[in-house]
Amino acid sequence: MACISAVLRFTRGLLNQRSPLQLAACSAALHSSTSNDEKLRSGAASNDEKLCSGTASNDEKLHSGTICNDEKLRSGAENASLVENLATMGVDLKMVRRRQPGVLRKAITNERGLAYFLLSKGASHEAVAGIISRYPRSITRSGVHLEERWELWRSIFKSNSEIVNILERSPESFFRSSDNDNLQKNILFLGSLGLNSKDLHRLLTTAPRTFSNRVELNRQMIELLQDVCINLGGDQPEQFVKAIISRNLYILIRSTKRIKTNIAFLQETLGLSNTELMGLLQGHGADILDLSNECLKRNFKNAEKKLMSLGCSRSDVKKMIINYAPVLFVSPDNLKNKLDSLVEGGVHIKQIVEKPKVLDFSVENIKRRLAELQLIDYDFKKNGIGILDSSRKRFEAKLVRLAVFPQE
DNA sequence: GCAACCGGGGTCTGCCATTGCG
DNA sequence: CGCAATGGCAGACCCCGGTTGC
Repeated sequence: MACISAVLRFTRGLLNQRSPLQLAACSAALHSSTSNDEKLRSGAASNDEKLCSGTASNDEKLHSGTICNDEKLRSGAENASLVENLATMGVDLKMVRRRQPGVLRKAITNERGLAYFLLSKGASHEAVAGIISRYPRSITRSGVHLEERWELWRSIFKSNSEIVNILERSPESFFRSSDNDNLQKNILFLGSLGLNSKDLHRLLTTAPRTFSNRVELNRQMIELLQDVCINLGGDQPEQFVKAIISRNLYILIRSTKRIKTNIAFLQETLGLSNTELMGLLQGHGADILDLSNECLKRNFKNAEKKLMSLGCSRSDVKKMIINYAPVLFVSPDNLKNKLDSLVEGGVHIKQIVEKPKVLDFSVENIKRRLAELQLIDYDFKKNGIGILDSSRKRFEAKLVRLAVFPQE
């Protein structure tokens, strides 16, 4: 318990955004804690009242009258009153049966408490039904557990609605683990890496699963990255790790195997020096570590083949990837479309190698721009292709100027 | 005033497999 | 055995604008 308070003190220090009321609710929740979870799981009917002490008035609705038919439950039948409850709430039972059928056989669940809890945080009835449909096990979490977990998330988020949004997006991220202790450890651990409150906020918003990982798993990834840095002759592993995480917020939900293999692949295939690889990883290269090993390989082979068929040398390929690693993100079809459109539109392949950022734009956008420029006989040879990778606003402004003052 | 350079922002779950527990 | 917890996987960009330098 001391540990939870420590986390809250720590993160609150970063945010200082808590009302006295919420603090009271929090500490109330924190002081009862996990012992009730045990009781919830052990199925002791007499403990129902303690199930959601956070929302006491609702406790009676917690499924009274369903615990009697133990016989049926043991034989693998669904809990009829639970099913009825869920149906009333608009939960998609078909989905529940497909995803976590075991939940429907449980004698004691907390669907009413969960619904009440989420509604009180600003979720709609539809959202609640959606959340339960997509992650049925959520109804096995006790009120105390929910309060505690919410409070931990609130130590990073400024408002309930931010959390509700994420739950609607990804119920699993919030509910998959019942280990609040591990969640606190993660918050402390990630904070100890020198990530500030803004970084943590971005991380939990973007890749909430990170916080459901066992803290040991996160630690492994951090250690892997630090090792990579040191092996490449870097002397600031902490900086390196922060740079990569801030570049790629998904890194901690990847497997170390994937990251390790991809880094090795890049180094071997491109023949990069240590310095080059360090630069790549801390820059745009951080993102491409996300790709599955096979996908990275396939995209690389494809890009290499395609570029060489257009007259590029191997060193052109390397140069392009160092300058703009996300080219490896582009699927074979998409890359072919983009390159062909550009070349057919009058752009020389060498110009693309020099300014690969044009590949950043969608095929549609590229085609549209090429067509518009063709109308005014824009000469890429003379003027370069910078115009293609400007923002929409700038592009349009430039077009207007060209219409008024056509090139000689 | 213009464009090149450069970095940043948004976005990413839902499913399956494995493990270990009761 | 059944279930909870948790690891891991597939899928594969687009756009904007501040700063800098001329």
